[in-house]
Amino acid sequence: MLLAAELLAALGHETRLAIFRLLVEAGPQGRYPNELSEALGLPPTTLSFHLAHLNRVGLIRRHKEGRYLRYAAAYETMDELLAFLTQNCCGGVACLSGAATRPNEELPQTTSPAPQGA
Amino acid sequence: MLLAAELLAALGHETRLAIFRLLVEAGPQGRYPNELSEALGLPPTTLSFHLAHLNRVGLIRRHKEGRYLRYAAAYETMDELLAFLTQNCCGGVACLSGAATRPNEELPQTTSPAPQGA
DNA sequence: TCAATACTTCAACAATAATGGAAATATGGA
DNA sequence: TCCATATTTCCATTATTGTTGAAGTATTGA
Repeated sequence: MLLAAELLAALGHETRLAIFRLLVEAGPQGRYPNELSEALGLPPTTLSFHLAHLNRVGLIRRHKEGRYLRYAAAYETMDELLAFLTQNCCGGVACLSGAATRPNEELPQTTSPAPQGA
Repeated sequence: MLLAAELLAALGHETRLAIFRLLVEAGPQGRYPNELSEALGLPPTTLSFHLAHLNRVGLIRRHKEGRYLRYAAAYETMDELLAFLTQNCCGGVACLSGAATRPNEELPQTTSPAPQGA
């Protein structure tokens, strides 16, 4: 099951977002932790913590390769997240490009005058 | 300036995501806090805290309307976020629908053998 | 002007997440 | 087998977030 908030929270951290982007750019073969560690100037423990987090929620995957490890982006998960954001969050209201200029055509336009006391 | 991680973090919370979705569904005219409070079963202080957060990062907007307030989704911000996620995160690697079935055609395929010591 | 309402800000506390050093684990080469 | 290397897990500490009652602010209607 996809827990959107969990994925969003995982990406909602400067460092993890940077890690994820590096992995996405790296393609399906991914990258080695020491490369990431160097690229981002992070101590290995901190990096490991964030890699574990991204891995746990399914945004990246870990491959053991003899003595080394490799992490790669899990594109399908990102797909699902984007699909969720467009369909469940914006579907029916179109917050995709153009939404701002094409305001609610199919909306009820309830124009309710005021709240009715809780 | 768009701080993607900030927006993602804002949406990366069950309650805030729920609030945001309600506002997106509500259309440009938005909703009154008491409606949201009731719909989500949240005490007004908690709701207010999360509304303030979403408002601060620019995902929703607040309109004062005489005695009442109204919050509405800021579609353009969501647009920008989705654009960022597709372009800067997945652009060039296509993690949009179909990515999983259409693996890296244009990728370097470096197949580097191992990391060179940090 | 006073009271009621709608909501916020304040403040205190609880819970959760992030950081990074030290120790543990695993692998491969000498 | 022993050592070096890569990376993790453990653990303590710090920092950040979330929750909610109480008090404050603004607006309208009586």
